[in-house]
Amino acid sequence: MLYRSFIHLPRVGEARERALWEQGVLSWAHLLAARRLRGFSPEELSLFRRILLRCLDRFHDPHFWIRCLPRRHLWRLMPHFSGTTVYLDIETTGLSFKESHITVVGLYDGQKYQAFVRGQNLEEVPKILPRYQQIITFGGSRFDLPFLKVCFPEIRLPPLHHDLYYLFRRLGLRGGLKRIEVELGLVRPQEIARLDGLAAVRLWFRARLGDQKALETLLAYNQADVINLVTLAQIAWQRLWDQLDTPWGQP
DNA sequence: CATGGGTGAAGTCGACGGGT
DNA sequence: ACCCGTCGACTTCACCCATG
Repeated sequence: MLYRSFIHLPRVGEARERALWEQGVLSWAHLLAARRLRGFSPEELSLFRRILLRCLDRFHDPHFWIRCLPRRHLWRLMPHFSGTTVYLDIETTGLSFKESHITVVGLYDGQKYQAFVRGQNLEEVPKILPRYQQIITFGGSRFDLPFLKVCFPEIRLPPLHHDLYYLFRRLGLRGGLKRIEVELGLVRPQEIARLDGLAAVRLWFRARLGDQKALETLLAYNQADVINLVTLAQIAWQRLWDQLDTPWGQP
């Protein structure tokens, strides 16, 4: 996908990127080889070539792409950094950054789910997160990530963040995580299907009183939230891709 | 319940390609 | 060498709403 993108070139937006695609320039290689193109002066093309060579140099540098790509198109990077992605969802004792605190941080790297629990291993989170280049959340830009920064002021987060909440909103799917899951036909294990965030708060307090089963349920709930993010991210990416309506169809 | 980032529309500006 | 139209970038602003 990335090597088919031209939106990061200067004075190229959606319209001119499409103009390139429509005259058969479907990848950087095509552009690098092109002599003349309608709507682009030779001077502009040679500028583009210089930039694309630099893009090849920095191909795996997320900071570079975050600077180059317009915010609105950062989603294109998702599969590009899939090998170094972490999915994240937290549980807290409430909504207020001041009054509440984190109880569980759930991470999934595509292979393994890990829970970090307050009073056990929560302080490991700042050591783990910087290992990844890309982080995917649902509503994380307003909730999970600010909360983490309050809890761990020094924390270094992965440079690239995709908030599925906003991506789905753009796709016309409004509503919370659970609602969107239902809409897309994703299922949860029976025993946690009816839980929500408030239930998670109650489970935490029961766990603190020594109810071991409550902690297990809380972690199962968090795990379902986190792992569903993988499917949701794939769907969001696919739909955003479809929306581009490229001349050649599938990625 | 507290919280605050993202969206999208509208408007403006200015760069640039291309036709004359 | 010039002008025009197109298009991208940027700013402003009201509005929205899911998170535990």
